[in-house]
Amino acid sequence: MRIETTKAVTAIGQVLQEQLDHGLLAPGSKLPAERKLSELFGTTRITVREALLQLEAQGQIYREERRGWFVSPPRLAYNLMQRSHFHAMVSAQGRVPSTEVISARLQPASVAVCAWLQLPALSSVIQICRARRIDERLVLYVEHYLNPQFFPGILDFDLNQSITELYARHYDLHYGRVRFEIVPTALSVDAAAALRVSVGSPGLRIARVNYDQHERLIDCDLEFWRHDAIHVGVDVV
Amino acid sequence: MRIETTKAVTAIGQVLQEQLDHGLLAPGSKLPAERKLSELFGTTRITVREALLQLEAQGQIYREERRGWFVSPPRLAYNLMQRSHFHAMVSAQGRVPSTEVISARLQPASVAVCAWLQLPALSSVIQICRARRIDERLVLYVEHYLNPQFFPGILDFDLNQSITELYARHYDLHYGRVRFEIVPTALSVDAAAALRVSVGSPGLRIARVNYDQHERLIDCDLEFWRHDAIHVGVDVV
DNA sequence: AAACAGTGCTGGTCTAGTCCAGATAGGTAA
DNA sequence: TTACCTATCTGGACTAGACCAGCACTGTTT
Repeated sequence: MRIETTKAVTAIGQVLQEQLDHGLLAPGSKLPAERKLSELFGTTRITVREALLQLEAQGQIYREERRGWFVSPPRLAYNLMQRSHFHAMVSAQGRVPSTEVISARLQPASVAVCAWLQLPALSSVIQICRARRIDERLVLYVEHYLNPQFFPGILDFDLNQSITELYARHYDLHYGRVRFEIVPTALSVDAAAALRVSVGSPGLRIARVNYDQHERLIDCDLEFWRHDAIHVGVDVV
Repeated sequence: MRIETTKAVTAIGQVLQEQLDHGLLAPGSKLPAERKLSELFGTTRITVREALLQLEAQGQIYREERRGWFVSPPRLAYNLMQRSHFHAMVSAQGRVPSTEVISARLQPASVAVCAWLQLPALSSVIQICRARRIDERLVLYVEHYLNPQFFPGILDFDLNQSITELYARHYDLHYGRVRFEIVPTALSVDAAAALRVSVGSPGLRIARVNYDQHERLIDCDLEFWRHDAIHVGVDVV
Protein backbone atom coordinates (compact mmCIF):
# COMPACT_ATOMS: atom_id res chain seq x y z
CA MET A 1 0.00 0.00 0.00
CA ARG A 2 1.27 3.44 -0.89
CA ILE A 3 1.17 6.02 1.83
CA GLU A 4 2.94 8.76 -0.07
CA THR A 5 -0.28 10.66 -0.48
CA THR A 6 -0.49 11.01 3.29
CA LYS A 7 1.61 13.68 4.95
CA ALA A 8 4.90 12.48 6.35
CA VAL A 9 4.27 12.96 10.07
CA THR A 10 1.06 10.95 9.89
CA ALA A 11 2.79 8.21 7.93
CA ILE A 12 5.64 7.96 10.41
CA GLY A 13 3.17 7.94 13.28
CA GLN A 14 1.19 5.13 11.65
CA VAL A 15 4.23 2.94 11.11
CA LEU A 16 5.37 3.33 14.71
CA GLN A 17 1.79 2.87 15.91
CA GLU A 18 1.56 -0.43 14.09
CA GLN A 19 4.74 -1.67 15.71
CA LEU A 20 3.38 -0.67 19.11
CA ASP A 21 -0.01 -2.31 18.51
CA HIS A 22 1.59 -5.59 17.58
CA GLY A 23 3.85 -5.53 20.58
CA LEU A 24 7.06 -5.41 18.57
CA LEU A 25 8.05 -2.55 20.80
CA ALA A 26 7.48 -3.66 24.39
CA PRO A 27 6.48 -1.20 27.14
CA GLY A 28 9.54 0.48 28.58
CA SER A 29 11.75 -0.33 25.61
CA LYS A 30 13.73 2.36 23.87
CA LEU A 31 13.04 3.66 20.38
CA PRO A 32 15.87 4.30 17.94
CA ALA A 33 17.46 7.75 18.15
CA GLU A 34 15.72 10.64 16.38
CA ARG A 35 18.58 10.86 13.88
CA LYS A 36 18.32 7.15 13.13
CA LEU A 37 14.58 7.44 12.59
CA SER A 38 14.95 10.44 10.29
CA GLU A 39 17.43 8.40 8.22
CA LEU A 40 15.11 5.39 8.28
CA PHE A 41 12.14 7.41 7.08
CA GLY A 42 14.16 9.55 4.74
CA THR A 43 13.19 12.87 6.27
CA THR A 44 14.42 15.53 8.69
CA ARG A 45 14.75 15.28 12.43
CA ILE A 46 12.16 18.04 12.88
CA THR A 47 9.58 16.02 10.97
CA VAL A 48 10.34 12.84 12.91
CA ARG A 49 10.19 14.84 16.11
CA GLU A 50 6.73 16.11 15.24
CA ALA A 51 5.52 12.55 14.73
CA LEU A 52 7.05 11.52 18.06
CA LEU A 53 5.39 14.48 19.80
CA GLN A 54 2.01 13.37 18.43
CA LEU A 55 2.50 9.86 19.77
CA GLU A 56 3.52 11.44 23.06
CA ALA A 57 0.29 13.46 23.10
CA GLN A 58 -1.63 10.22 22.64
CA GLY A 59 0.29 8.76 25.56
CA GLN A 60 1.84 5.96 23.50
CA ILE A 61 5.45 6.97 24.08
CA TYR A 62 7.33 9.26 26.43
CA ARG A 63 10.81 10.69 26.68
CA GLU A 64 13.48 11.03 29.30
CA GLU A 65 15.60 14.12 28.88
CA ARG A 66 18.58 13.48 26.66
CA ARG A 67 18.16 9.75 27.15
CA GLY A 68 15.69 8.92 24.45
CA TRP A 69 12.12 7.92 23.66
CA PHE A 70 10.45 4.97 25.35
CA VAL A 71 7.25 3.01 24.98
CA SER A 72 4.69 3.97 27.64
CA PRO A 73 3.66 1.34 30.16
CA PRO A 74 -0.08 0.81 30.76
CA ARG A 75 -1.95 3.55 32.58
CA LEU A 76 -2.72 3.24 36.28
CA ALA A 77 -6.43 3.03 37.07
CA TYR A 78 -7.14 5.81 39.56
CA ASN A 79 -10.58 5.32 41.04
CA LEU A 80 -11.70 8.41 42.95
CA MET A 81 -14.40 6.52 44.82
CA GLN A 82 -12.13 3.92 46.35
CA ARG A 83 -10.38 5.84 49.07
CA SER A 84 -7.05 4.21 48.58
CA HIS A 85 -3.61 5.74 48.84
CA PHE A 86 -0.88 5.63 46.23
CA HIS A 87 1.08 2.69 47.58
CA ALA A 88 -1.98 0.49 48.05
CA MET A 89 -3.45 1.44 44.69
CA VAL A 90 -0.28 0.76 42.73
CA SER A 91 0.45 -2.50 44.55
CA ALA A 92 -3.09 -3.71 44.02
CA GLN A 93 -2.52 -3.37 40.28
CA GLY A 94 0.56 -5.56 40.42
CA ARG A 95 3.08 -2.79 40.09
CA VAL A 96 5.84 -1.40 42.26
CA PRO A 97 5.38 2.02 43.91
CA SER A 98 8.06 4.19 45.48
CA THR A 99 8.19 7.66 46.96
CA GLU A 100 10.86 10.22 47.61
CA VAL A 101 10.51 13.35 49.68
CA ILE A 102 11.72 16.47 47.90
CA SER A 103 11.06 18.98 50.66
CA ALA A 104 9.03 19.35 53.86
CA ARG A 105 8.72 22.54 55.84
CA LEU A 106 6.50 25.07 57.57
CA GLN A 107 6.03 28.11 55.35
CA PRO A 108 3.67 31.02 54.61
CA ALA A 109 0.63 29.88 52.65
CA SER A 110 0.11 31.13 49.11
CA VAL A 111 -3.15 32.82 48.16
CA ALA A 112 -4.44 29.68 46.45
CA VAL A 113 -3.67 27.49 49.46
CA CYS A 114 -5.31 29.96 51.87
CA ALA A 115 -8.44 29.77 49.75
CA TRP A 116 -8.45 25.98 49.58
CA LEU A 117 -7.85 25.49 53.29
CA GLN A 118 -10.02 28.47 54.24
CA LEU A 119 -7.21 30.02 56.23
CA PRO A 120 -6.81 33.73 57.02
CA ALA A 121 -4.19 35.76 55.17
CA LEU A 122 -0.55 35.18 56.07
CA SER A 123 -1.20 31.83 57.69
CA SER A 124 1.50 29.21 57.98
CA VAL A 125 1.08 25.82 56.39
CA ILE A 126 3.12 22.66 56.30
CA GLN A 127 4.19 21.96 52.74
CA ILE A 128 5.39 18.50 51.77
CA CYS A 129 6.61 17.93 48.21
CA ARG A 130 7.09 14.39 47.02
CA ALA A 131 7.80 12.58 43.77
CA ARG A 132 6.36 9.14 43.21
CA ARG A 133 7.23 6.32 40.89
CA ILE A 134 5.53 3.30 39.38
CA ASP A 135 7.97 0.56 38.41
CA GLU A 136 10.85 3.03 38.75
CA ARG A 137 9.26 5.52 36.36
CA LEU A 138 8.56 9.00 37.73
CA VAL A 139 4.85 9.63 37.20
CA LEU A 140 3.55 11.92 39.94
CA TYR A 141 4.61 15.08 41.73
CA VAL A 142 2.53 16.02 44.76
CA GLU A 143 2.44 19.09 46.95
CA HIS A 144 0.64 18.50 50.25
CA TYR A 145 -0.53 21.41 52.31
CA LEU A 146 -1.47 20.60 55.91
CA ASN A 147 -3.23 22.85 58.36
CA PRO A 148 -0.53 22.86 61.07
CA GLN A 149 -2.96 22.98 64.00
CA PHE A 150 -3.94 19.35 63.37
CA PHE A 151 -0.47 17.91 62.84
CA PRO A 152 2.01 18.90 65.57
CA GLY A 153 5.42 17.39 65.03
CA ILE A 154 4.56 15.64 61.77
CA LEU A 155 7.76 16.84 60.12
CA ASP A 156 9.75 14.55 62.44
CA PHE A 157 8.20 11.41 60.98
CA ASP A 158 9.45 9.49 57.97
CA LEU A 159 7.51 11.10 55.14
CA ASN A 160 8.45 8.51 52.55
CA GLN A 161 5.62 6.36 53.79
CA SER A 162 1.92 6.93 53.22
CA ILE A 163 0.72 10.13 54.82
CA THR A 164 -2.78 8.71 55.04
CA GLU A 165 -1.48 5.98 57.31
CA LEU A 166 0.50 8.50 59.33
CA TYR A 167 -2.70 10.45 59.93
CA ALA A 168 -4.51 7.35 61.12
CA ARG A 169 -1.75 5.94 63.31
CA HIS A 170 -0.50 9.07 65.05
CA TYR A 171 -3.29 11.60 64.89
CA ASP A 172 -6.41 9.43 64.70
CA LEU A 173 -7.53 11.39 61.66
CA HIS A 174 -9.29 9.71 58.76
CA TYR A 175 -10.43 11.16 55.50
CA GLY A 176 -14.13 11.89 55.24
CA ARG A 177 -15.51 14.04 52.48
CA VAL A 178 -13.14 14.86 49.62
CA ARG A 179 -13.43 17.31 46.77
CA PHE A 180 -11.49 16.69 43.57
CA GLU A 181 -10.79 19.10 40.78
CA ILE A 182 -9.26 17.71 37.60
CA VAL A 183 -7.67 20.00 35.04
CA PRO A 184 -5.78 18.96 31.92
CA THR A 185 -2.90 21.43 31.62
CA ALA A 186 0.84 21.62 31.23
CA LEU A 187 3.01 20.57 34.16
CA SER A 188 4.15 23.39 36.43
CA VAL A 189 7.82 24.28 36.43
CA ASP A 190 8.37 22.51 39.76
CA ALA A 191 6.48 19.43 38.62
CA ALA A 192 8.40 19.24 35.35
CA ALA A 193 11.70 19.51 37.21
CA ALA A 194 10.74 16.83 39.75
CA LEU A 195 9.52 14.44 37.06
CA ARG A 196 12.52 15.30 34.91
CA VAL A 197 10.52 16.17 31.84
CA SER A 198 10.77 19.30 29.74
CA VAL A 199 8.72 22.26 30.91
CA GLY A 200 5.45 22.58 29.09
CA SER A 201 4.86 18.84 28.90
CA PRO A 202 1.20 17.96 29.06
CA GLY A 203 -0.06 16.76 32.43
CA LEU A 204 -3.13 16.22 34.54
CA ARG A 205 -3.55 18.38 37.62
CA ILE A 206 -5.70 16.86 40.33
CA ALA A 207 -6.39 19.06 43.34
CA ARG A 208 -7.89 17.38 46.41
CA VAL A 209 -9.41 19.13 49.38
CA ASN A 210 -9.78 16.72 52.29
CA TYR A 211 -12.08 16.78 55.31
CA ASP A 212 -11.67 14.46 58.30
CA GLN A 213 -14.25 12.22 60.00
CA HIS A 214 -15.50 15.27 61.95
CA GLU A 215 -16.01 17.36 58.80
CA ARG A 216 -12.99 19.53 59.52
CA LEU A 217 -10.91 20.77 56.61
CA ILE A 218 -7.54 19.27 57.40
CA ASP A 219 -5.37 19.35 54.29
CA CYS A 220 -5.22 19.57 50.53
CA ASP A 221 -3.02 18.02 47.84
CA LEU A 222 -1.97 19.30 44.48
CA GLU A 223 -1.10 16.34 42.28
CA PHE A 224 0.63 16.66 38.91
CA TRP A 225 0.46 13.44 36.94
CA ARG A 226 2.19 12.64 33.71
CA HIS A 227 -0.72 12.78 31.33
CA ASP A 228 -0.07 9.29 30.02
CA ALA A 229 0.30 7.62 33.40
CA ILE A 230 -3.32 7.34 34.52
CA HIS A 231 -6.92 7.03 33.64
CA VAL A 232 -9.44 8.23 36.20
CA GLY A 233 -12.55 6.28 37.05
CA VAL A 234 -15.60 7.59 38.92
CA ASP A 235 -18.75 5.70 39.87
CA VAL A 236 -21.71 7.94 40.58
CA VAL A 237 -24.67 6.32 42.28
CA MET B 1 15.30 42.84 33.79
CA ARG B 2 17.33 40.99 31.19
CA ILE B 3 15.89 37.77 29.92
CA GLU B 4 18.56 37.05 27.38
CA THR B 5 19.99 34.34 29.59
CA THR B 6 16.71 32.43 29.35
CA LYS B 7 16.06 30.36 26.29
CA ALA B 8 14.03 32.08 23.60
CA VAL B 9 10.84 30.01 23.70
CA THR B 10 10.51 30.53 27.45
CA ALA B 11 11.11 34.25 27.07
CA ILE B 12 8.48 34.60 24.36
CA GLY B 13 6.06 32.54 26.42
CA GLN B 14 6.63 34.77 29.45
CA VAL B 15 6.01 37.98 27.54
CA LEU B 16 2.76 36.68 26.06
CA GLN B 17 1.79 35.22 29.45
CA GLU B 18 2.19 38.62 31.05
CA GLN B 19 -0.05 40.23 28.47
CA LEU B 20 -2.65 37.55 29.09
CA ASP B 21 -2.44 37.87 32.87
CA HIS B 22 -3.02 41.59 32.74
CA GLY B 23 -5.95 41.24 30.41
CA LEU B 24 -4.32 43.14 27.58
CA LEU B 25 -5.38 40.26 25.40
CA ALA B 26 -9.03 39.56 26.10
CA PRO B 27 -10.52 36.05 25.85
CA GLY B 28 -11.45 35.27 22.28
CA SER B 29 -9.24 37.95 20.78
CA LYS B 30 -6.76 37.13 18.06
CA LEU B 31 -3.01 37.13 18.46
CA PRO B 32 -0.78 38.63 15.77
CA ALA B 33 0.22 36.25 12.98
CA GLU B 34 3.13 33.88 13.59
CA ARG B 35 5.24 35.76 11.05
CA LYS B 36 4.53 39.07 12.78
CA LEU B 37 5.46 37.60 16.14
CA SER B 38 8.72 36.15 14.83
CA GLU B 39 9.58 39.59 13.50
CA LEU B 40 8.57 41.20 16.79
CA PHE B 41 10.73 38.86 18.85
CA GLY B 42 13.55 38.76 16.32
CA THR B 43 13.52 35.02 15.84
CA THR B 44 12.25 32.28 13.52
CA ARG B 45 8.70 31.17 13.01
CA ILE B 46 9.56 27.70 14.30
CA THR B 47 10.73 29.13 17.59
CA VAL B 48 7.66 31.35 17.96
CA ARG B 49 5.52 28.36 17.09
CA GLU B 50 7.09 26.31 19.85
CA ALA B 51 6.29 29.03 22.37
CA LEU B 52 2.70 29.17 21.12
CA LEU B 53 2.41 25.38 21.38
CA GLN B 54 3.52 25.55 25.00
CA LEU B 55 0.88 28.15 25.82
CA GLU B 56 -1.61 25.93 24.01
CA ALA B 57 -0.57 22.98 26.19
CA GLN B 58 -1.26 25.13 29.25
CA GLY B 59 -4.66 25.96 27.85
CA GLN B 60 -3.99 29.70 27.65
CA ILE B 61 -4.43 30.02 23.90
CA TYR B 62 -5.88 27.91 21.10
CA ARG B 63 -5.85 27.94 17.33
CA GLU B 64 -8.33 27.63 14.56
CA GLU B 65 -6.96 26.00 11.44
CA ARG B 66 -5.44 28.55 9.11
CA ARG B 67 -7.30 31.33 10.89
CA GLY B 68 -4.93 32.17 13.69
CA TRP B 69 -4.27 31.95 17.40
CA PHE B 70 -6.83 33.12 19.96
CA VAL B 71 -6.97 33.68 23.70
CA SER B 72 -8.80 30.86 25.49
CA PRO B 73 -12.05 31.68 27.25
CA PRO B 74 -12.51 30.45 30.85
CA ARG B 75 -12.96 26.72 31.35
CA LEU B 76 -16.39 25.26 31.91
CA ALA B 77 -16.89 23.70 35.33
CA TYR B 78 -18.04 20.12 34.72
CA ASN B 79 -19.30 18.63 37.95
CA LEU B 80 -19.76 14.89 37.63
CA MET B 81 -21.97 14.68 40.71
CA GLN B 82 -24.59 17.15 39.52
CA ARG B 83 -26.48 15.16 36.95
CA SER B 84 -26.96 18.00 34.55
CA HIS B 85 -26.89 17.94 30.78
CA PHE B 86 -24.76 20.10 28.52
CA HIS B 87 -27.30 22.81 27.75
CA ALA B 88 -28.33 23.28 31.38
CA MET B 89 -24.76 23.24 32.62
CA VAL B 90 -23.48 25.77 30.12
CA SER B 91 -26.46 28.08 30.56
CA ALA B 92 -26.14 27.94 34.35
CA GLN B 93 -22.62 29.32 33.98
CA GLY B 94 -23.86 32.30 31.99
CA ARG B 95 -22.71 31.07 28.62
CA VAL B 96 -24.40 30.13 25.38
CA PRO B 97 -24.58 26.45 24.34
CA SER B 98 -25.39 25.06 20.92
CA THR B 99 -25.42 21.63 19.33
CA GLU B 100 -25.26 20.27 15.82
CA VAL B 101 -25.91 16.69 14.77
CA ILE B 102 -23.18 15.24 12.59
CA SER B 103 -24.70 11.82 12.01
CA ALA B 104 -27.32 9.50 13.48
CA ARG B 105 -27.89 5.94 12.36
CA LEU B 106 -28.29 2.30 13.27
CA GLN B 107 -25.04 0.42 12.70
CA PRO B 108 -23.05 -2.65 13.79
CA ALA B 109 -21.42 -2.10 17.18
CA SER B 110 -17.64 -1.99 17.47
CA VAL B 111 -15.85 -4.31 19.88
CA ALA B 112 -15.39 -1.51 22.42
CA VAL B 113 -19.06 -0.54 22.32
CA CYS B 114 -20.19 -4.18 22.67
CA ALA B 115 -18.06 -4.39 25.81
CA TRP B 116 -19.36 -1.17 27.28
CA LEU B 117 -23.00 -1.96 26.63
CA GLN B 118 -22.54 -5.67 27.39
CA LEU B 119 -24.00 -6.65 24.05
CA PRO B 120 -23.35 -9.90 22.19
CA ALA B 121 -21.07 -9.88 19.14
CA LEU B 122 -22.43 -8.34 15.93
CA SER B 123 -25.17 -6.40 17.72
CA SER B 124 -26.66 -3.27 16.21
CA VAL B 125 -26.46 0.02 18.05
CA ILE B 126 -27.77 3.49 17.42
CA GLN B 127 -24.87 5.87 17.00
CA ILE B 128 -25.42 9.60 17.31
CA CYS B 129 -22.47 11.92 16.70
CA ARG B 130 -22.78 15.55 17.72
CA ALA B 131 -20.56 18.59 18.02
CA ARG B 132 -21.26 21.14 20.73
CA ARG B 133 -20.30 24.74 21.20
CA ILE B 134 -19.92 27.18 24.06
CA ASP B 135 -20.28 30.80 22.97
CA GLU B 136 -19.89 29.70 19.33
CA ARG B 137 -16.60 27.94 20.01
CA LEU B 138 -16.46 24.21 19.20
CA VAL B 139 -15.42 22.46 22.39
CA LEU B 140 -16.93 18.99 22.49
CA TYR B 141 -17.44 16.05 20.16
CA VAL B 142 -19.70 13.28 21.46
CA GLU B 143 -20.51 9.85 20.18
CA HIS B 144 -23.62 8.38 21.80
CA TYR B 145 -24.29 4.66 21.56
CA LEU B 146 -27.82 3.59 22.47
CA ASN B 147 -29.06 0.07 23.02
CA PRO B 148 -31.79 0.07 20.33
CA GLN B 149 -34.20 -2.10 22.29
CA PHE B 150 -34.95 0.79 24.64
CA PHE B 151 -35.31 3.55 22.06
CA PRO B 152 -37.65 2.61 19.20
CA GLY B 153 -38.01 5.41 16.67
CA ILE B 154 -35.64 7.80 18.40
CA LEU B 155 -33.92 8.68 15.11
CA ASP B 156 -37.10 10.47 14.00
CA PHE B 157 -36.85 13.07 16.74
CA ASP B 158 -34.94 16.31 16.57
CA LEU B 159 -31.55 15.30 17.97
CA ASN B 160 -30.25 18.84 18.31
CA GLN B 161 -31.99 19.07 21.65
CA SER B 162 -30.92 17.40 24.88
CA ILE B 163 -31.04 13.62 24.62
CA THR B 164 -31.50 13.37 28.37
CA GLU B 165 -34.77 15.28 28.05
CA LEU B 166 -35.82 13.14 25.10
CA TYR B 167 -35.32 10.04 27.22
CA ALA B 168 -37.47 11.46 29.99
CA ARG B 169 -40.23 12.87 27.84
CA HIS B 170 -40.76 10.08 25.33
CA TYR B 171 -39.40 6.93 26.93
CA ASP B 172 -39.80 7.63 30.65
CA LEU B 173 -36.15 6.72 31.15
CA HIS B 174 -33.99 8.57 33.66
CA TYR B 175 -30.33 8.19 34.40
CA GLY B 176 -29.49 6.27 37.54
CA ARG B 177 -26.01 4.99 38.20
CA VAL B 178 -23.27 6.32 35.92
CA ARG B 179 -19.69 5.27 35.48
CA PHE B 180 -17.15 7.78 34.18
CA GLU B 181 -13.73 7.11 32.81
CA ILE B 182 -11.48 10.09 32.20
CA VAL B 183 -8.36 9.79 30.06
CA PRO B 184 -6.07 12.59 28.96
CA THR B 185 -5.09 11.77 25.39
CA ALA B 186 -4.97 13.19 21.90
CA LEU B 187 -8.25 13.77 20.10
CA SER B 188 -9.34 10.98 17.78
CA VAL B 189 -9.30 11.66 14.06
CA ASP B 190 -13.10 12.07 13.98
CA ALA B 191 -13.08 14.35 16.99
CA ALA B 192 -10.31 16.51 15.57
CA ALA B 193 -12.19 16.84 12.29
CA ALA B 194 -15.47 17.74 13.99
CA LEU B 195 -13.82 20.30 16.25
CA ARG B 196 -11.77 21.56 13.32
CA VAL B 197 -8.44 21.25 15.08
CA SER B 198 -5.33 19.54 13.80
CA VAL B 199 -5.10 15.82 14.44
CA GLY B 200 -3.03 14.99 17.45
CA SER B 201 -4.25 17.97 19.46
CA PRO B 202 -4.42 17.23 23.17
CA GLY B 203 -7.87 16.46 24.52
CA LEU B 204 -9.75 14.89 27.39
CA ARG B 205 -11.71 11.75 26.70
CA ILE B 206 -14.61 11.12 29.05
CA ALA B 207 -16.46 7.86 28.58
CA ARG B 208 -19.80 7.49 30.37
CA VAL B 209 -21.72 4.29 30.85
CA ASN B 210 -25.29 5.04 31.91
CA TYR B 211 -27.86 2.94 33.75
CA ASP B 212 -31.53 3.89 34.05
CA GLN B 213 -33.71 4.10 37.15
CA HIS B 214 -34.25 0.31 36.97
CA GLU B 215 -30.50 -0.41 36.87
CA ARG B 216 -30.60 -1.34 33.19
CA LEU B 217 -27.62 -0.47 31.03
CA ILE B 218 -29.20 1.79 28.45
CA ASP B 219 -26.50 3.75 26.68
CA CYS B 220 -22.96 5.08 26.74
CA ASP B 221 -21.28 8.28 25.55
CA LEU B 222 -17.79 8.92 24.35
CA GLU B 223 -16.99 12.59 24.85
CA PHE B 224 -13.92 14.29 23.42
CA TRP B 225 -13.32 17.68 24.97
CA ARG B 226 -10.81 20.26 23.94
CA HIS B 227 -8.31 19.96 26.76
CA ASP B 228 -8.51 23.64 27.61
CA ALA B 229 -12.30 23.86 27.65
CA ILE B 230 -13.14 22.27 31.00
CA HIS B 231 -12.16 21.48 34.51
CA VAL B 232 -13.82 18.52 36.13
CA GLY B 233 -15.11 18.62 39.69
CA VAL B 234 -16.05 15.63 41.83
CA ASP B 235 -17.40 15.61 45.39
CA VAL B 236 -16.92 12.32 47.19
CA VAL B 237 -18.86 11.89 50.40
C1' DA C 1 38.41 -1.12 43.93
C1' DA C 2 37.34 3.52 43.41
C1' DA C 3 37.78 7.89 41.30
C1' DC C 4 38.42 10.38 37.21
C1' DA C 5 38.79 12.02 32.46
C1' DG C 6 37.53 11.43 27.86
C1' DT C 7 34.45 10.80 24.16
C1' DG C 8 30.69 9.79 21.45
C1' DC C 9 25.73 9.73 21.50
C1' DT C 10 21.21 11.66 22.80
C1' DG C 11 17.69 14.96 22.74
C1' DG C 12 17.07 20.32 23.27
C1' DT C 13 17.21 24.48 20.91
C1' DC C 14 17.62 27.38 17.03
C1' DT C 15 18.44 29.50 12.12
C1' DA C 16 16.68 30.59 7.47
C1' DG C 17 14.41 29.61 4.44
C1' DT C 18 10.45 26.91 0.85
C1' DC C 19 6.01 25.31 -0.78
C1' DC C 20 1.10 24.36 0.04
C1' DA C 21 -3.95 24.81 1.19
C1' DG C 22 -7.57 26.87 3.43
C1' DA C 23 -9.67 31.41 5.06
C1' DT C 24 -10.82 36.14 4.02
C1' DA C 25 -12.00 40.11 1.90
C1' DG C 26 -12.51 43.02 -2.17
C1' DG C 27 -14.05 43.59 -6.56
C1' DT C 28 -16.46 42.30 -10.78
C1' DA C 29 -19.94 40.30 -13.59
C1' DA C 30 -24.66 38.13 -14.01
C1' DT D 1 -28.68 41.56 -4.93
C1' DT D 2 -26.30 37.52 -5.75
C1' DA D 3 -22.75 34.82 -7.46
C1' DC D 4 -18.23 34.17 -8.62
C1' DC D 5 -13.57 35.25 -9.13
C1' DT D 6 -8.92 36.52 -7.36
C1' DA D 7 -5.17 38.38 -4.65
C1' DT D 8 -3.52 38.15 -0.14
C1' DC D 9 -3.00 36.51 4.40
C1' DT D 10 -3.03 32.72 7.60
C1' DG D 11 -1.20 28.55 9.63
C1' DG D 12 0.50 23.60 8.13
C1' DA D 13 4.19 20.97 6.57
C1' DC D 14 8.81 20.41 5.41
C1' DT D 15 14.08 20.84 4.21
C1' DA D 16 19.00 21.01 5.67
C1' DG D 17 21.66 22.19 8.30
C1' DA D 18 24.03 24.17 13.28
C1' DC D 19 25.51 24.26 18.23
C1' DC D 20 24.81 22.96 23.08
C1' DA D 21 24.30 20.25 27.47
C1' DG D 22 23.60 16.21 29.71
C1' DC D 23 24.00 11.06 29.65
C1' DA D 24 26.45 6.68 29.49
C1' DC D 25 30.20 4.10 28.61
C1' DT D 26 35.22 3.21 28.32
C1' DG D 27 39.63 3.25 29.59
C1' DT D 28 43.07 5.25 32.64
C1' DT D 29 44.86 6.73 36.89
C1' DT D 30 45.03 6.61 41.81
